Amino acid sequence: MKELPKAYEPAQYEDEIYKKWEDSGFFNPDVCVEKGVTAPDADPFSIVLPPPNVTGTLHMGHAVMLAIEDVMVRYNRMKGKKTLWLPGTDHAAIATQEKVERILWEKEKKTRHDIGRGPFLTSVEKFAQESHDTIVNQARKMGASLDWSREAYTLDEQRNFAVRTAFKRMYDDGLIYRGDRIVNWDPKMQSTVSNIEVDRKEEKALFYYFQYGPFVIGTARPETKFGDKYVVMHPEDERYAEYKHGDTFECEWINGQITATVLKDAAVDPEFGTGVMTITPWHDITDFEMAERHNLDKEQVIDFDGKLLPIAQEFAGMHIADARPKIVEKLKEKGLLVRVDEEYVNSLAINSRGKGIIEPQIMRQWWMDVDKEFAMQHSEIPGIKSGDTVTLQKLLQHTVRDGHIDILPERFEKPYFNWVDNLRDWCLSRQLWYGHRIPAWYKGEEVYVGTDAPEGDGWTQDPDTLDTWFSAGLWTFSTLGWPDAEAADFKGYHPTAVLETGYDILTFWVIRMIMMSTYHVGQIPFKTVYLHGMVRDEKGKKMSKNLGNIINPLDMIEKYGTDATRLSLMIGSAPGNDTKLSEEKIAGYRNFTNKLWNISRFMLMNIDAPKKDIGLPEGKTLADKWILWKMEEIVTKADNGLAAYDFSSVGEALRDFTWNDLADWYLEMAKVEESSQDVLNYLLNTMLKLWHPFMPFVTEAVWKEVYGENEMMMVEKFPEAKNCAVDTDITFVEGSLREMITAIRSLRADKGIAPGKKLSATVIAKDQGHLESSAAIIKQLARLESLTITAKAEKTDSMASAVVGSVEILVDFAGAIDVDAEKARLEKEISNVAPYVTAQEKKLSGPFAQNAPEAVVNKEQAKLAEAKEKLEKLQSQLSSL
RNA sequence: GGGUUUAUAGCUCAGUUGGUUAGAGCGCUACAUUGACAUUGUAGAGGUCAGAAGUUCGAAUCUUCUUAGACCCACCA
Repeated sequence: MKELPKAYEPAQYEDEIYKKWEDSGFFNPDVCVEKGVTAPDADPFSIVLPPPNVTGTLHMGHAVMLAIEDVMVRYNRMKGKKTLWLPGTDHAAIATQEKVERILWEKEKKTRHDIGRGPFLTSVEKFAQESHDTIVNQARKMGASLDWSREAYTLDEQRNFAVRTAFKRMYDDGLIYRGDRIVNWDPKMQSTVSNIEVDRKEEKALFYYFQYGPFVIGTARPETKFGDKYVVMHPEDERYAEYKHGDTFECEWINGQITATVLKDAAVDPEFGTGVMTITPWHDITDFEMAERHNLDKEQVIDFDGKLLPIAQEFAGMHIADARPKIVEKLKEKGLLVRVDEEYVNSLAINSRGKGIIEPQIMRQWWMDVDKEFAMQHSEIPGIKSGDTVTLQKLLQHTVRDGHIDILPERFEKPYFNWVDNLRDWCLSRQLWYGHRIPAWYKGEEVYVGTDAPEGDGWTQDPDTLDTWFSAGLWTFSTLGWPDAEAADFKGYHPTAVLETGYDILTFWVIRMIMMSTYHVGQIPFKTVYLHGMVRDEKGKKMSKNLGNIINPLDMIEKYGTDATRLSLMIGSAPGNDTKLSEEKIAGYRNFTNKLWNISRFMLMNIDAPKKDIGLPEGKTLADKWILWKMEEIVTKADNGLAAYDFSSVGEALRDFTWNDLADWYLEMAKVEESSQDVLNYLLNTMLKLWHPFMPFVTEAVWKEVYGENEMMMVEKFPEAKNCAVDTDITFVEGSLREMITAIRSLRADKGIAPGKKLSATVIAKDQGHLESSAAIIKQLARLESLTITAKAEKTDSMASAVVGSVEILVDFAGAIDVDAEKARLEKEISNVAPYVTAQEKKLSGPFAQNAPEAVVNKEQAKLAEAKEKLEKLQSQLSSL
């Protein structure tokens, strides 16, 4: 007999247990095969960890991700699959560099240019390393069963080789090109950013109307207008029918007379402003595209620091923010300002990192072409053969549209297609220092792209780096040995089973992985995409430093334990939906963790020699038969639910089973019936195994306490449901027995009788067999001194009564009953049942009986019969008073 | 401007293809307590399922509209 400590103290077990797991090597599937816990020919189950950025510390978003993925992984490992969960971190080029630049400025008032590329990179790397160490250890605190022997970094040497290889291949296929196009330029960070990294902020702005020759044009940005010499309107706009495409006119503008040309283009919205606009191709995306169509001159007006160029003449060198009012003033003096709209709402483009205001510029950058046709070198994608001509966009559309990837929840297919169907070329190059250097070299006009520097003198490498999502896009296979397509890991674990991540990075990352994987390795990188929601505070607000409402997962782990923290993030949240988290919720699951511990503790006090491998025993007593059936039911539910990624409802069902059925009912009954030790032993083992994926620490702690320090719950087999037929014994416990006990307890509470006081009761029933065999249980749980089971009995004045199903219960409260109170209680009960009986009779005599399916009608009929019987009994009890 | 999503007990959420007298946890009320557990047990109160109309024998569930919130996408100068 083994006795556990009275309360579970997570802090005393967790770190030690994690170390034991890690030392065992079982996080590594190869070791599992080697040591015989996994069959060599078992199916693989692999997941890559969405690599956390090396910019900070673990937050609740990471915690949710780690909790959910660890459940998937532990479940599949216990199911005997060759399970790999591959860890790594992301260099997050722009985010990391921005953070270090900010620290540098705050501490030393220096910019990266002040200290130079080399020393700056050294300090970024130092920061990244420290941040990496922190976050990786925090992942361990979460209990994540990651195979650390395979840990990768998006910017390490192996990944860099994968990036260079991928870049060159796509360049050779014409999918990566260098071109002068309009980009989002952040003058603050001095880099381009992709469309997806631009946030929009609504802002009230002044909207000016200026006289431009015979037209009135509207603009919110007069400072861009210096070079404008084209005026454009919709071809079908009647108001301007007299002006023909190609007409020219002289007009007075900011810095004197200019010659302007009339253009007609359908991109102009006649409803907006005056329906006439001038074109500024260098600083506006719409204008740029129009200029391309009409082959117009393009001229830069604003430099890369946001200052006006010499074309602005007297305003040259001024920052645009300062110049704007002065330009308006000048136009006003010239009499060209027609009016100002002060209610205009402008959507300001802002860099999501660093918050610089985006200034469109035309620059020579590296791009990925999503419309370019190419021949698939190698394809294992259903519906696409090697050699087929496709585009990157088509690959993205095909994989999801033809059902080769399931997105959970399904509704996220809409934003997926919304993004994919409107895909634009992807600007790959960044003027950042931290990141993968673009593998391109220049000599004069010559360009060389390769995995390594070209032979010969005079070549200089492109100073720019790649968008961080380029290397992230290769993640599912660059972590498995690619570009070596023969690598054992790649062959054994790609494609992965499921990609679990937050819905907020569906477009950033998931799409890029599908694109890169289908192109480079001809495989769909995962079968399922599971998207979790954001964790918000208890009021539904985003957690942020400014609001001071951050719940730090590590604080919660320290206070309530990892298992409780994990449960609070998984139960009560649906995939794709945001969840509200409060400390009380976590505390609630801490209580449950302790409950589980104490259930184990109690069971162990009643098992002489616990057996680790114990099969399904035969239940002899009523309670045993019932709980074994109940247990098989929950095993089935858990197994199916986990396979279907239904973590919340599995967790909830397990908790209800454990706390209500097992602890509150079964164990109380077992105290009376003295259940067999084998049954207790089986229940204990099975309960721990079912909970292990959710609560790895407490289950492992109990397991080791019981079976020895060298035993590993983690690699035990997940329970498999046996068929357990229902018989009348089981239905009796499930229904009547528990209801009767509750009814007696309820009567007692209602009468204000102390729970300790023993009473006598009489039960009137037709079928007395089950009652006889459970008399001891009823007496103990309902605290009765004597129980009479009979077919007929008379009610006396000292008795209160209740009806459960077809059973009548009379409880003798010795001493006289307050007849009025008893009447009131019975009347209340009758007023509950009577209207139901009436409604039910009406329903069954109406069209319902003709139209509803027979099974449904029968069911309703049975319910009516039961209610009627109950009503009659209640009425006779009432009249006997 | 398009699209998604949420609305069920004071709070957080379940509620499978329409068929229960609508559930759970927390909180609340009353009572209990040296026998696994106060990080506990027992009993209870609490809901016109946001509103309106419709489909149906039958609607929390399906349809339409309305209201309120959250989010995503979009080049309107």
